Amino acid sequence: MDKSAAGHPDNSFDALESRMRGSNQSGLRAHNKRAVLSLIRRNGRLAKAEIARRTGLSPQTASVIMRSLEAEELVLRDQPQRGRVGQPSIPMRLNPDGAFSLGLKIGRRSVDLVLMDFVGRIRGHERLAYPFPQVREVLDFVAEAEPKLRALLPARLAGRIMGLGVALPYELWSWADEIAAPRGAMEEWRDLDVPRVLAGVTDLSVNVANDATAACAAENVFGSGHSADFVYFFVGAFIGGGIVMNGDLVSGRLGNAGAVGSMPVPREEGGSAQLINFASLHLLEKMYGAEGGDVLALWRGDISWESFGPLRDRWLDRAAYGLAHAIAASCSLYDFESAVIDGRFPASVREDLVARTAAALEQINRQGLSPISVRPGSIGIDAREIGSASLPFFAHYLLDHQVFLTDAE
Amino acid sequence: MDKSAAGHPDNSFDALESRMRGSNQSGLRAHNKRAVLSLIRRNGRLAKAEIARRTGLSPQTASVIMRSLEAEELVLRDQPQRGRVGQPSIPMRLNPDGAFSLGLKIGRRSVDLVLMDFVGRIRGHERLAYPFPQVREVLDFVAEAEPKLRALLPARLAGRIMGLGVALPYELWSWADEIAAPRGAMEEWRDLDVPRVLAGVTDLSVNVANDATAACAAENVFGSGHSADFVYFFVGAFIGGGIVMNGDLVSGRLGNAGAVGSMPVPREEGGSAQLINFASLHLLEKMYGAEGGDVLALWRGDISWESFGPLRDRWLDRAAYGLAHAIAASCSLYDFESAVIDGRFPASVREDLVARTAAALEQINRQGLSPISVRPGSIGIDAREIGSASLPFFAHYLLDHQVFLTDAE
DNA sequence: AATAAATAAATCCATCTGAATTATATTTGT
DNA sequence: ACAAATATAATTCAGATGGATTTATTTATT
Repeated sequence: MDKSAAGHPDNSFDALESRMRGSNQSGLRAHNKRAVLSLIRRNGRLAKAEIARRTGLSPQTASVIMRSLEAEELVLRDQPQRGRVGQPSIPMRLNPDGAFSLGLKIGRRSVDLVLMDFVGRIRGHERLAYPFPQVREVLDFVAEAEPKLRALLPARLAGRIMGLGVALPYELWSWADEIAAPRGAMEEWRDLDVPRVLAGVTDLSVNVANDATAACAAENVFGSGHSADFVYFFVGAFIGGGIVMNGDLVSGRLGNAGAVGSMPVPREEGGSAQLINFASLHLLEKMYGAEGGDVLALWRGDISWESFGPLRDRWLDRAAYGLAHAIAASCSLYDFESAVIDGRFPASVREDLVARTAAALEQINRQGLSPISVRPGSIGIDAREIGSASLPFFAHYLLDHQVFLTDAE
Repeated sequence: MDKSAAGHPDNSFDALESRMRGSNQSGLRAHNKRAVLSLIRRNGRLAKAEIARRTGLSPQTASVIMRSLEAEELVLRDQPQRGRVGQPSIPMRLNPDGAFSLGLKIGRRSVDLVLMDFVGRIRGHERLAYPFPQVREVLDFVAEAEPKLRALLPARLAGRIMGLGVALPYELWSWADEIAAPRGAMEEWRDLDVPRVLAGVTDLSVNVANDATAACAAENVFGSGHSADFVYFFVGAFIGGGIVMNGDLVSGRLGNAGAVGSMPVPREEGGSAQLINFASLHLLEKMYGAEGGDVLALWRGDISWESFGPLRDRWLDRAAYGLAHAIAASCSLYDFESAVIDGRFPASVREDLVARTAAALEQINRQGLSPISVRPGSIGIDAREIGSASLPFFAHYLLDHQVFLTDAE
């Protein structure tokens, strides 16, 4: 039932008050289940007793919760661990087939739909490339690709697809010129209620996030770095980012957290420009085109990075300069432990960009700031697709400090 | 019992895992109590039935919780509200004498200790001015002032002082030169375990925060703006800030969130400088001194802002320019609803600075950012003291999404 | 008579505590 | 070297506890 239909004399509960909700036993159990699942995900495999110790729950409660998760086939029991005094522990791990999700990445040059299993493996991938995204085309693609991916699973498992996560650039329509889309062609995105429409097409619950925020989610769940507080940059056609605070992905009041592409960066010649003009493949494209290069080949991906020659260095230095400033600004707002850089480029370029950014950061006055380390992302080019598919898992199974409350229903 | 003494085979629970804790019924009740108290605080007075509706709890639960809060004397019943069909509702409000806290602000020119009641009124204030802070002097001041403030309360209420909140500039020692302290005189702060020492002096539980973060806390609890997502600036001798996301004060991994003074701001002539060089009273002091003004009179506060003449305008414009850039950078990281500016100056100056900052913000390219409004703070000069005193209330009574978990003990 | 607030009693649900069970490693005795 | 005794640890059962919900009742008002 919709809250607005409940007929309360005063249902103008604003954002501030909606947080101040109570909870009940079901909420408690749900929370504890999420805590257990998150813990297992991070550790790979854990025995009941170990879970009890780490969550602070009593062994009995841990036992009950684990048996219920086992009954739901979300976890599997592993080989008993012998070699130490006492009854051998039975480690439990996530069941890869326990739950599935779909991830949809709507990009400026292509749309991707992936099927992901409970341990983060991509089980299937469909893609459509285009010069610019059109609503009709994207919806048709989803309608066609979704059954194909669903068919990869036996009927018994297909029902376990928990939801559809969508990674969408913020205000997709507002950079129409930059990608040479016909004027007005992308306006239809502006008024589209993406979650509602996609829920209609797929009959799944839909979670939407900024595309770079989705990539950040992937780094947070599946990344190897294991930092609980980091700022994340994904260099794509444009550049976006995301933030993780205290282990939680922060998506923002309007879902526009980590809009780092718009961050003002000082220009050496005075004044400032947005980060997007320092670190983006769109910029590289422009620089390449200005030198007479074949821009289309760039998007097809049949240009090797080595062939850029000195342009590679110039772009990397400019990007590193911009990123370093954005990192310094980010740390001034929140004392992140690390800054993570990933993007649509080979690992070698990523490492190079990280090194140059770290060097550029040394040049910036950071008095009053806590130290920060610059790290490469561990997911790579597919981070946005993977991240989008992870969103339904957050919504259903993973711990996030916003979700303790009982549902409004 | 200390966790490290528990003798677990693996007690290296890192920051990420410490979040993944379970909870139990006591945690549930504690959470619901906090939700109820936070709701009453924000609304002034609420009847049990209204609380049930807004928290989502059953009327029975709301009733039980309210009676228990009443028994603890944390809330009082107000006049029954007649005039509508049905049994008149009995609004409940916070009992000003329900709980008290002490707030200690350690500044570069003075130290202040205040006694605050449960509705945020300052019941007593002690102060010591100095040229620069020394550990011994500050501790002696606290030891002397604390009993004085305690004596303001009847014995029955003095036991209700819940804790001591401390507002402390980040790395107090690291700007020794700027305030003309003898070299090395402030080094002793570096290794001081502030919470432990103050807990020893006062026999209270101690919560420490960055001074501007404390001011931000005051704006969040007692401010009239009622925004759930804002970035906050406090212009003092230096400049600091704080952030509130989804209604929660974010204090940062190391308590250094909102270190906006260190934010890089582009200079018109090229390159960048930290915000502290654009918007701080320290800068005003330097500018004033360079024109032959009496700097000491400035700190004593017997110079009126009107007497600065054109300097006032120059400083305000420079500060507004810097603040606008800091705001743009902040919004690029998180889509705040508003930016709040307060500081150690009269309300008229504050309004002027807000207006100029809003104007300066118009000059910055904000493509890709959600709109933000610039607002004056509603607390004023004492925000840091008030904020520090509010910290114990957060720790004990107010809702904060991090505290759902059972204590580790 | 209708409406709404407040609450008492009974019930439900999730966790906790304490005791019991099981399975292993280690020690001790022969 | 073998076997019994002991210590350790994981797991689970049963009962108690705490807290929220449901249902029904009382009270006060228009």
